[in-house]
This record gives sequence, C-alpha cells and structure tokens, in this order.
Amino acid sequence: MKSSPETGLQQLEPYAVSIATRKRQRFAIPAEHDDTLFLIRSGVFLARTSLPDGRHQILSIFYPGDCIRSAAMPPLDGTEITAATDTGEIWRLRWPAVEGLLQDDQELAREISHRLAKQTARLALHNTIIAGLSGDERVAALMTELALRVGKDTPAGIVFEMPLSRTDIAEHLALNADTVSRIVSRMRSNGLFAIAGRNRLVCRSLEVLARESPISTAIRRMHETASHRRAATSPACVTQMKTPGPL
Amino acid sequence: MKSSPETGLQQLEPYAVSIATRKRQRFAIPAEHDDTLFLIRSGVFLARTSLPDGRHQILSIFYPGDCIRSAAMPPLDGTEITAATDTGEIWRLRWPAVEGLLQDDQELAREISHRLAKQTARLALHNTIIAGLSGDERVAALMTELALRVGKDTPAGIVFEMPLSRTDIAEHLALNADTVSRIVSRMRSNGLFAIAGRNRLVCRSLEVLARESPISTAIRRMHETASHRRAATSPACVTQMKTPGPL
DNA sequence: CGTAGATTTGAGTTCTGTCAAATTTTGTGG
DNA sequence: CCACAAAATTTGACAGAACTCAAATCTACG
Repeated sequence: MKSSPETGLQQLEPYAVSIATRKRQRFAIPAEHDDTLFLIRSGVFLARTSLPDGRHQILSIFYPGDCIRSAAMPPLDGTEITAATDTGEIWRLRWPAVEGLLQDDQELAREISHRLAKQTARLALHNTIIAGLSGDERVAALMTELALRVGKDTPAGIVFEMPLSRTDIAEHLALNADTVSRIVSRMRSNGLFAIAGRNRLVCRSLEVLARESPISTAIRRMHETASHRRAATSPACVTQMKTPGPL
Repeated sequence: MKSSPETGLQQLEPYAVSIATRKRQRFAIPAEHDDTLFLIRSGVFLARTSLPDGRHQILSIFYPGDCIRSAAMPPLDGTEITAATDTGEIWRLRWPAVEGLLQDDQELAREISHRLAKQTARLALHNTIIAGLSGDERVAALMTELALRVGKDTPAGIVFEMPLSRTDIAEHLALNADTVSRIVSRMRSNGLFAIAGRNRLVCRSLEVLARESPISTAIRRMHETASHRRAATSPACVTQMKTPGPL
C-alpha cells in the first residue's frame, strides 16, 4: 500500500530544511499564517505546551515518520516541539509548498493525509487513556507503546531507552512526577520490567506488560504496524542506542 | 480565505449519502479498509467509544462543518458516532472518492485538510483540558465551547440547548455523572449560568464564564472563528430550537 | 569530589469516585 | 389533562487514588 520506506516521503527532501537535533532542543510552532510541516526523520520528539498557571503538558510523542502540521496544534501559547532523544533529525517544510506538491503527486498526498489521520487517531487514543485509565494502567500503556516503537528484541526481552524523564511521563499521562515514580517502582518490583543502566528498560514480556492496560489491543494496533523492532544488532535506529551492548 | 459558506463543501453533495438524524441515532465507524468521510451538515454529534470494562467515553463533539474521517478514529471496538440534537443532517462519503476529487480541486483539498487539521487541534486542546484542569474548570470550558458553538445572543445573554446529558458531560470530561451534577449545580448557584426550561441554558456573560477556565483564550480562538452566533430570531440553526420563544 | 538536577519516599490533604437513596423529569396511555 | 412507570438527576456519606510538600537519595558531569 505504501510506496515509501520506513520514514518515507523522501521526495520532500529538496523542499525541506533538515535539522540535526540534540536532546532538549526546542522548536517553536509557527503561527497560523505560517503553516509549517515538520517531519520526524529519526529520534523521538515531544509536543509540549504550558498552561497559564505555569504547569506543562506533553500533548503527544512523535516517532520517526510522523508529520506535525502546525495548523493541527492547539492555539496555546508556549506550545513547542522538543527533542527527547540524544540525537535526531527533523525536516521542516513550508506547508503551502507541500500543498503544491500534493496536487501533482497523488501518492504523496495519500501518504501524508494517511499519516496525519493516523496521528489524529493516536491523539484520540491518548485521550481515552488519560480519561479512562488509572495511573498504573496509563503507565503500562505508555511503556507498551515505547516498547513497540523504540524497543529492540534481545534474548533478555525488549530493550529500549526511555526518552522521557519522570516529569515528562507525568506531564504526558496527566499524573504527578511523584506518583509516576511510585508507579514505576511498583511495576518494576512486580517484574513488569527491569532497569538496565541509565534510562534503559528491559521488558521481559510484552504480553505481561500489555495485560496491565485495558486497551492494550488498540495500542498494539496503533503502534505495532508502525513498529520496526529489530534485533539489537541492527544498524538502524542508532538514535536509541548509547552503548552498543545488548544489556 | 475560505470560499465555501458556513457548512461548506457543497460540491461534495453529488457524492454523498445524506442522512437526516434524530437524537441518539448511531453510526458505526467503518473499518480501516473502508475509509469513510462523514460531514456534519447540521446538529451536534458525538464520537463515543466504550472501554473493555463497559464504561463509555465521548472522544469529541462535532459541530456543523466538521469532517470525520474514519481512519482518524482510534482503533477501539465499539466506537461510533451518535446524534446529540433532536434533529440533524450528516453526509456520508467514501474517502477514496473524496480523494479522487481533491486532485482536481485544490481549493477543496485545501479546505478539507484545513478542517481536519483544525479538528486535530481541537482534540489536542481537549486533551489539555482533561489532563490539566480541575472538574470545575473542565465544565466551564465545555460550557464556554457550547455557548460559542450553539448559543444565540439574546437580551438575557447567550442561550443554548444543552445537547449533552449529565452522563454525556461526564464521559466527555473524564468525570463522574454525580460529580458533574454537583459542579453544574454549584456553577448555577454562583450565577455563571441559569437554566431556562428543558436543557436550555442561559449564560449571562461569556466573560464571566470564561474566567472560570484557565485556557478560555484558546477555547475562544478555537471555537469563536467557527461560531455563527446570531440573534435568536435568526431563521438558521433550527436544530437547536424546540420552542421559538427567546426565553 | 562536589554541586545541581532528577528521583525516590513519607506523611498528610484534597478532590473525585462510589454507592445508595431521594427527587425530578420524561414519556405513555387512559 | 392526569396518573404512573422509567429514566435522569440530585444529594449525602464515605472511601480511595492521586496531589502536595518536604526531606532524603541518587546521578550526571564538570
């Protein structure tokens, strides 16, 4: 169905400004009149916004292949995109330019609108998670998502770098950082996952983890198709690996 | 900027199945392989989903002019669209057919993608509301939205039919129906709005109501531009009016 | 090796959920 | 128009999950 490879949309390259990012690098969302498309090429990025009272929220997590159209961002001041992984690459394009291309390339039009639709579905699913699940279930849902998205299969289980701090997790799941810490500790002591070094998580069984979250089926449907999990020996996705050892 | 009138996209009519709806009428979301576009022509509709544990959630509220692409819905079983107003009209189109039209009509393509983007932004804003605001603030946000969307200016203030039951509100705002009832009663006794007959609310001052919600600015930006509030004597928007009297 | 930032943990508080009962509203049929 | 049953809403009492605040640890990094 899709003609493009993993992160796809290669044909947009001539129109894009490519930016190599480092952790915590921030990108402002242009105003309405300067509609912009960001394309995640590698790494994990976050859409973060701040409420008038000074608190912050993480609206969504972006993975390679995701498109971010500024017009689809809520009109909240202080909304920005931040890099969550140590390194990453993001493309920046003017939306009107993209729109022009779509007319001549129906395949491209189909692909972009499909991706945007899928991300809207993800947003809605996240809504469901926040609105309907307990703290524990929310964390389990996030861990399942990350295992599917940035995890690599190893003999010990699925290993992944956690790109979000406790505070990030809290801001994403509508919880408190203290509460997240408690929940993560509890899940760890229950053996749902182990911690191997700085921010590296090992999930022995995705099944067991998924069982902690009522809507894990939807999460898997949403993130598994886009998943490109591979053995830790794979050369791709270097973004996620700081040290090459499998554990 | 937009060439089309209020609910727009008239040129899609030949390709659409028009459905006149009555309250609580339900529409299934077609599966992935049968991507469909719904177009709200009049009335208020809800996207409702049910969790495995039997609870329900209302993912979003749709107003005239909104587009619902089934591929942008989360992959949750039991997700459906329901009519919230007594009467309404909805168009149903096959997405591939729409996609074909977009190629020949760039203006249409622009308009549809713009609407879909705006609705994604609304979803993200709703996320923010659920995740970051207290119960009272959430209800105030919803009331502000409804006043802007379906309200009509009268000498007594902004009058609107509340299309959502207490349970609906609860399912939309991630609260409990009992809690919603308490909050609504409290807001009413605080004079934020009055109740005039069956499900009819009167908001004396949008400013005062908006002050109850920290992100009212964004809500207004999001819903005011699409708003077509008019005096209660206006012939349009009959959907909202059961009895013609202004109070 | 020390400092700044992140994480963990404890104790107490608050908001919201739960359950049950009372009350109001709505729809229906004489 | 009234009576009645069903549904929706309101209200009270209580329980629980998550938040807040503060202090103790831990970690990264110069």
